[in-house]
Amino acid sequence: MDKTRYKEYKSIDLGQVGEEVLAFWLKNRIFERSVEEREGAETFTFYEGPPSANGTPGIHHVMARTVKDIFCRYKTMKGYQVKRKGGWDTHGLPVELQVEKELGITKDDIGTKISVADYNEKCRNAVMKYKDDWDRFTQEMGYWVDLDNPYITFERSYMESVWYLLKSFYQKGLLYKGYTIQPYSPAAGTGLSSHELNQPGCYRMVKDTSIVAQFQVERNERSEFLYKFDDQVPVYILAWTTTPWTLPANSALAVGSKIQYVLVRTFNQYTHEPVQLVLAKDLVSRYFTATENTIEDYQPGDKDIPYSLIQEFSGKDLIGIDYQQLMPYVPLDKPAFTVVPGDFVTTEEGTGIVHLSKTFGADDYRTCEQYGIPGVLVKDSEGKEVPIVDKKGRFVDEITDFAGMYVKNYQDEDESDPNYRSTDVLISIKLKEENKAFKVEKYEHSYPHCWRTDKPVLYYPLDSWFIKTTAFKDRLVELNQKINWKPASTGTGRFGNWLENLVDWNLSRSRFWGTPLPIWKTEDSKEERCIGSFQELKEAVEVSVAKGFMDNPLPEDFDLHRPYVDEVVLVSTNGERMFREPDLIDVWFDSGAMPYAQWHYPFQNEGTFETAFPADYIAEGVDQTRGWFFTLHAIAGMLFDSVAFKNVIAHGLVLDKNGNKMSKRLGNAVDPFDTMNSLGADATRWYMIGNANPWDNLKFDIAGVEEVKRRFFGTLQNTYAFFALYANIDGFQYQEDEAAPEHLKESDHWIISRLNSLIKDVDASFEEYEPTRAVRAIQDFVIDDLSNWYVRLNRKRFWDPASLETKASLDKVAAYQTLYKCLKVVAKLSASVAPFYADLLYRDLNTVSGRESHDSVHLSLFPEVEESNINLDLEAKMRLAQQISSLVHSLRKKHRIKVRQPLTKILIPILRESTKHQIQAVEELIKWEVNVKEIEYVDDTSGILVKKAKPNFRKLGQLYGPLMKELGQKIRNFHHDEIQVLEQGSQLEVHVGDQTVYLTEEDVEIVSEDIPGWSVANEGAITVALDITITEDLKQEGIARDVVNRVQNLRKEMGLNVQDKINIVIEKNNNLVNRALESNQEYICKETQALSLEIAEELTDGKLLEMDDIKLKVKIGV
RNA sequence: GGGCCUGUAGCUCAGGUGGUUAGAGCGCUACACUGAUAAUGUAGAGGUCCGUGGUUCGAGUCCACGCAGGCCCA
Repeated sequence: MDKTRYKEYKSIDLGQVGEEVLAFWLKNRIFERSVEEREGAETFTFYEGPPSANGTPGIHHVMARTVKDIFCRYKTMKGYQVKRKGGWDTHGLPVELQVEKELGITKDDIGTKISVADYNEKCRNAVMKYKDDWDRFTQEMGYWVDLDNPYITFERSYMESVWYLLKSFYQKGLLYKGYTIQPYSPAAGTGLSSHELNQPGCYRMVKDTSIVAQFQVERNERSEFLYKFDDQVPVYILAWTTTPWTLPANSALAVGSKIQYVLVRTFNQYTHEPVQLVLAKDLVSRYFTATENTIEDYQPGDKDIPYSLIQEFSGKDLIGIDYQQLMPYVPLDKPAFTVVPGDFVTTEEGTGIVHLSKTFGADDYRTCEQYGIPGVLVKDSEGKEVPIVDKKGRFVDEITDFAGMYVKNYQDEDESDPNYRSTDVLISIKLKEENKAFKVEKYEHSYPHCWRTDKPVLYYPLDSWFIKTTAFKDRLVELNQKINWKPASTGTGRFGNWLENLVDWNLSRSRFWGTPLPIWKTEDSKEERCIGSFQELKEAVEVSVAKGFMDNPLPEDFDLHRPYVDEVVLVSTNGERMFREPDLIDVWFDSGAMPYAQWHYPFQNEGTFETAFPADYIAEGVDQTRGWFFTLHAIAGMLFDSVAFKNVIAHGLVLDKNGNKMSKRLGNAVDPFDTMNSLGADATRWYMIGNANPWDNLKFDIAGVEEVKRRFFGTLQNTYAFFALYANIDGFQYQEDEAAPEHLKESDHWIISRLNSLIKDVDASFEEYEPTRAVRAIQDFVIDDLSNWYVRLNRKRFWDPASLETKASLDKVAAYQTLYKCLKVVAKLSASVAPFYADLLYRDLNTVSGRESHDSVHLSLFPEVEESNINLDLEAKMRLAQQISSLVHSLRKKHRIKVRQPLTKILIPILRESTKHQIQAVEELIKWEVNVKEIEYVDDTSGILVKKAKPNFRKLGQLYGPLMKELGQKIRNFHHDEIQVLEQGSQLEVHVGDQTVYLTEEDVEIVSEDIPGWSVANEGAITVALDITITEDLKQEGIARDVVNRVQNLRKEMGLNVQDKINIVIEKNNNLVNRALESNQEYICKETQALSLEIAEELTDGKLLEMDDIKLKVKIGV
């Protein structure tokens, strides 16, 4: 490789660049070195949220991992040591279902058709099925993470740490056995998963007895308002249910806080007693019909029952009201029998008030838990608390009137028998008699049935282990406030609200492939033991072996999974057998345990763990809010009283270009490998970050990636190619001294200033976890400032024939150095987002100059801002130059005068001397850019300036609010004299309405938008006029420029080199053209590298060139 | 049903603290430029700033209620 020449490319294929740079990284261990070389530096800790390798990577993973990668790379360049351990999430239901599908079995077959051991072995293999794809994906997309030493959640060391954590919870009394409400089939005696419940045919239309029950309100301060109009008639709250058998288990009523309710005075249709009833306003018409009959006239037995609305109130007013227990078989402590809010309450059905039985409904349970309301439970023969319906579906003895009766027809009784009475009906009859039923009727609805027995399913409390997160709710909320969430709303809203409404974490899963719950119990449940390490288990087993409960001690390679762990029987303190609780734990506990378990803490690497906790940064999809984000937070907060992460980006989804969810089934999923191969990982990454903020959903459009590739990478590469072409010709290697500031042109100072502003901006954006802002800033700089302005304006300096050794070349050196610096800095700033191309660019530059000793941009340091180089005044000047040029271009356009045609002058009205100085500083640039010979400044003394005043709304509005409309109009109408008063610094008195207002110069903006008789254009405060007269001389010059242009084209056609010399012969033409050629001979020769320009009488073998209406015969000799 | 996010040009997106001509890129149309050339520039057309109310002298921006889409939870 030639280290003295900048590498030149014919064209650049970003996909190929990726491959080559990746090979370079691997060969030179760049990733490893980027960590090793920072040994001893301050650490920046990143936690990898483990993916599951049982599916192939999708394009959304590019998004997720780019967001992670950017900040790790950025922090490395800022000098931190950033270790990042990879990881794999391996346990859980998706793997199990996948295996079951592959084997064509169901959960019931496990343990019969296939042994648990074999089944788990299948899962272990299935979960790493696509590991190779993932590893390849990780490399190709340029995601740097340690793939050689990943943590794997099914490994024993990992599981051992998980057990340690579980035991810590247990010891603090935070791990307890309770119950959750799950679908349960009494006929089959087993719980059903939601998966099983979704089998076709499970939900079936059935006719059940439904009842609207009357719950009598306790009269007290809270409920007094209900008795305001009639304190003689008792008030009842109406609640509807399709499962009357749950009424003895009622412990609360739920209302919608925002729903409107009414109090109705009427009579009970069964007992004819006067009642006052509470129900949702919208549902009154469902239960009452208008009648002639009045409350006063009503006689018991009347068919038409009168009613009248007494008052209206919102659900909020009902909250906290107490009522009498409807069926008082089992007494309960307060706050039972209270009205609570429920977000599931609607006015679609029933009464707008929902009866809650904590033991027989999931919503019910959740809501009661939230408000600390107990469930209706009784003690069984062993003193254990059980619900009032046993596992066979029968009422327990405590429900005296119905003891032993099945709540549903589980005995195949003949329902068509006229004497058949279901339990629901019997309950209804009893309530009618007691004036507790407002309405009883048959109701047809869809109800789930057991797919094995065809019998109705009950929602029933089943044993479950919980972590008592509610005990730490306040602390978790508090800790959350220390976390920097991007976007903030996810932290305060989605996550914060969820913490506020926290319920205990249900840990139990009744599956096979997962971390087993390390709790052993005696058969009578009197004693239990939680195991926290392999060693502890091993020692316990030794006792067991001694006792004769087990045959052999545990082998050193003992697998903690089922079924092996289930075979372990321990010994209780009084010598009884202890068996493991059969549950597995929630896989989310696995992943939430990764800060500790990835290091096998506390059994190993204690020091490593301590320096790497908590994480400085994590990033995952917003769908992880209640998943990983929560489990990390809960474990860290409850066991370590710390946050688990300090900064977090919760990014959005990647949708297809039409905003639909991508799915392999619908065929709109984008293959990440295809995209990266054809357009490059860099362009893909850049597009994903630049197009929208990561936390907004991304509508992925491949056309967008193409645009990024062409516009950003194409432009950047072009700029480099331009640099390399001329630097090689001149032998520029950046070995000479730094050009002295006085040898830098204004535009050099400008681009260096812009460059430093950019560094500052990009650094701050990354620091604040705003990658999109950083990417857009870099992009704008490269395209607008560097390529379209700096390079375009300075091209001439690079092809100046002066050689670098001469004194005349100082300007050229300045230009090369400036452009080099810009490219190098851009490479560094872009490196975290476009790691491949940026590294190539950096090395292409640095290999020749050798100015930095790093082998890769990723080993180098982030550029430092040099504040002294930022010259905001200069940046403002250049903006003026750009603005003025753009205005002149548009004027030329309007008059159809092309830029090649020189013009005499432009006029710029000047209201302030300072503006004039600013423009003068960039005058040369403007003249060059728009091809005019002179800029004339027009000020007051010229007498042709027309000034206008515009109100400064921001300032005046605050002072004269209501007068603004009129005042604004007056200011706009100011004449020259009035403006002059202001300009001289005097106050101007203005009468608005009946008020007098005193204005000063600062209250208005004075502009000049017009010069009478000239063609003008304006933008903001800048106005430009163009002199469009084309003199004979100008015309000739224009022709000369045209000729140069055509000759250059010919040179190119002939394949001549930039330095090749030529001789030009042109056939005699009309007088104008001849004179143009004669008087501009020198200019034409210089521009075209011509040694001579001859005008011949006749040219037989020349080429015919057309320039507008001129036809020219030209011959070029070499 | 609840929480959160999003809604600005045909498309993708910018638009601190309210301030009077609402911007960029792509696409489209036209023109120009052409030792960076499979590049580039300029101009033009294109807007009910999702809707309705409100606050205000003034609302894309603030408030309320809706509508549509998305995510999570029920």
